Amino acid sequence: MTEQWGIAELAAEFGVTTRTIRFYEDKGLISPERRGQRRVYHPRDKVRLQLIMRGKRLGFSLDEIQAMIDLYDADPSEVSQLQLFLDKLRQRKAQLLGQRDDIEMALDEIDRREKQCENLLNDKQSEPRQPKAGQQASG
DNA sequence: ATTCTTACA
DNA sequence: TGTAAGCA
Repeated sequence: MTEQWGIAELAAEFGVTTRTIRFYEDKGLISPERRGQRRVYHPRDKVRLQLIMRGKRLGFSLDEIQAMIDLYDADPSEVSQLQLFLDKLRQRKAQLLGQRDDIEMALDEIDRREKQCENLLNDKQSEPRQPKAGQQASG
């Protein structure tokens, strides 16, 4: 059958371990068929895995991904699904933009401190024994 | 050989 | 998520 697979096949296809797939199931993101103890995955499970991987790439939490998947599963029109996704995308974008600003500010300050340290070091190397006036008696 | 559950890192 | 134990 080309419409149902074992956990090993699915793991290989998505480039994850079987542990990861079971982990997502534990979190409620997927619910494969059960034949006795064995898990049997269908096309809809692949779709979910695809959604999970995409969400992970974009930096969404498993909880957020689950929320989106639940809608994908519930609303056939896919409207609410797209609406939530769009909302999440905007939130994520804003978050990333904010982080980028923080990183740029940190890098700018690092540049300033770096130069400051270099100058201080050069000064100390130029005039070895003349730090401050009032304590150069030790000699 | 593989998968499954459970538990710990 | 990785790793490992003990089953089926």
